[in-house]
Amino acid sequence: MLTIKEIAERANVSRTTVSRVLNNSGYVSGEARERVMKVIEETGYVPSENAKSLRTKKTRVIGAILPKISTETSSRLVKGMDDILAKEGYQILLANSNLKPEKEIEYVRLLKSRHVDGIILSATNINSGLTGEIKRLNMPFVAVGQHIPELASVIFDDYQAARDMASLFIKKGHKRIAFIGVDEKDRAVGHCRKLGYVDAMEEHQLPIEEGWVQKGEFNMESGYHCMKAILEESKTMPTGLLAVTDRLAIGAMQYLKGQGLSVPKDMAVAGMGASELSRFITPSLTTIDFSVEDAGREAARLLLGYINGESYHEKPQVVHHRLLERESI
Amino acid sequence: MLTIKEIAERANVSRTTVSRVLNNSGYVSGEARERVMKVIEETGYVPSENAKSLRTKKTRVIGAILPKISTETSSRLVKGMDDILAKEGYQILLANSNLKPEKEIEYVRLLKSRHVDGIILSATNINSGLTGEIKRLNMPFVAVGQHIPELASVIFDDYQAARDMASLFIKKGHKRIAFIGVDEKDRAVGHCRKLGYVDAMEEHQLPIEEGWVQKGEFNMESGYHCMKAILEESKTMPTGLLAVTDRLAIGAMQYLKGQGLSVPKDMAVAGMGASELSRFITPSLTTIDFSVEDAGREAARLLLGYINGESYHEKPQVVHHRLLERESI
DNA sequence: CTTATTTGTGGAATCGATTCCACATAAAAA
DNA sequence: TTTTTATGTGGAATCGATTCCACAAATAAG
Repeated sequence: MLTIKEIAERANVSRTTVSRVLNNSGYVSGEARERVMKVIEETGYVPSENAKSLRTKKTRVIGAILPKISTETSSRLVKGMDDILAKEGYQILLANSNLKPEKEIEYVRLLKSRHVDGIILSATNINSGLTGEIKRLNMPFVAVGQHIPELASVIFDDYQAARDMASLFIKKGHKRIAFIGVDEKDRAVGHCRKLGYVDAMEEHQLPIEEGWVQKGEFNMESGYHCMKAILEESKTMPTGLLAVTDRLAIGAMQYLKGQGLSVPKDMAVAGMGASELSRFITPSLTTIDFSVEDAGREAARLLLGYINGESYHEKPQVVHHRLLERESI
Repeated sequence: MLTIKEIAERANVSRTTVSRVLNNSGYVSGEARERVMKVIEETGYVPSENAKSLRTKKTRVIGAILPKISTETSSRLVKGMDDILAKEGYQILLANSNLKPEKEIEYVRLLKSRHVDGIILSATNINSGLTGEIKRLNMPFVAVGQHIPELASVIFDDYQAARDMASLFIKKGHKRIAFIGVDEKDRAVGHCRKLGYVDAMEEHQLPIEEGWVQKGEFNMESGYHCMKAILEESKTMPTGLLAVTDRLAIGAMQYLKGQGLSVPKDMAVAGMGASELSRFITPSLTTIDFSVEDAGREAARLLLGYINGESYHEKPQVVHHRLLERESI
């Protein structure tokens, strides 16, 4: 690999001058500049970002910690981030926590040791170990998807989204609405969305029967089994089902189909997340579009702001969502 | 940020000794080691990867150049890569070329300047500028999806896959089969898949009519319009359609549906790629599963091999595919 | 009891850039 | 003509690690 020293020698100037040309800073005569440029051109010299950042303390890399690497949400989020970051010359270093909280902490440390200029965390379960580690770092940081006190975050209005959806069921005349949620340790998806559902029901004085509410995981099989559980455990059959993710909803629809039940006639179904699938399955799934890409962009913008010395917004940024009413309800 | 120097001072040893403890190399007395460990523990010191790699010329980062960041293929590929790389302590630095060839070259340069230990390129159009640049780098490199002469690559058997699929149509009694391809500059998807189709037809002495073959782009709208063109331009109507991607096939199915034509009764349709959508649309789409994740894993394994000094395989690694026969055909 | 050898430690060079400072020289102001 | 000021250049320190080499002390071999 070519170094600045060799370029300097070939152009018959000092390393300092080459550096000045590279960063066009300080005084350089037109003549010297030209000589250096010519040599750089000829040799195809590219300065070592590594050496540079050792000195400048800036890497132009930002770390992205994702719970899963190959989900629609993750890839949309990264897409949004990259839209903004690439324009500013930043690159993204991936860290896949595979939903393991201990990995998240480990990666926060690793990213720090790699001197990333900032970190964006797509969060699921927030524990004090993680937040403590992040605060200790004292590094530009933005969380997406979960609100972390005292730290910047870009979040969705999970509560309102679930409430909106439950209200739609009710507006359509449904009174017995089942719910498939996830572990409430996931505050946004587990806790807030459930609360939105419960509050909407309460608002209209609709009781929630025990068997109607099930807890699943983030996949279709789980939706399938939860739907089964609902049908088996409910004393009075619900007429609608609100699932906190599209995949849960789709899994549930598969079980219903297997039982010879029709959607939405026998059971109206709604999901959340606006996955691409939701548009193309039959019947198409009514769902909530959370504009994850926007969230990625917003997170990137915030982070760049902090990197450039803007002050911290403690108040979480809420990105909008919209309800997509389709055939399943 | 804490440095090795401060750790050395606090532990009352030299930087050399701290380094020895960190990398457990050379001789260190149990006593000294313990003192250093204790200080590291107390301070939460993490060595700067940056400084380290300036000296060692290893970053434990590998660059991934992707044509699009948020497609199913890209995210599966990255997932596969990460499966292998994370285990070995490598991280992935993303570079999104957005399908622009000049960006690919730019990113190859940038990744080099960042001293990544290797590069994996998910290639679409291969031009000599790019391959030249890569060869000049002389850096561990693996291409995925396209065979690049003189360089390592992991590819799919695009030709055979298309041929298999066309043969399936023929076996099912279809004689007039239409084809939606893409620009042949994309050698794998554009050229090879088309050739597979053409050869299968030829093998069974089936003529291909002019209007049957259309060229689209990588999205559903394009599939929609190509299907329209096929119906409008064909003198004798085909009974089957082979599209080189699932999205093209799905777009085509939408047009057919709009025209009141039924799949597979009026027109049998097949795609390629085994997108998640293909499983869940109605009718479910017959397609080819290319095991992209495997390709990602294989590419990562190859790359790690080269990084560790294994010799270059010029012969491309072919990952297997399988035909998923479903309802659309 | 010398002479090798193993064990343990630190000084100093190195990686490839940036940047402070000193020092010329040329141009402008006094 | 002398004094400022602007312009141009390079030497050397620096960033935070690794690693070669020299050297001392302890242990083993002759």
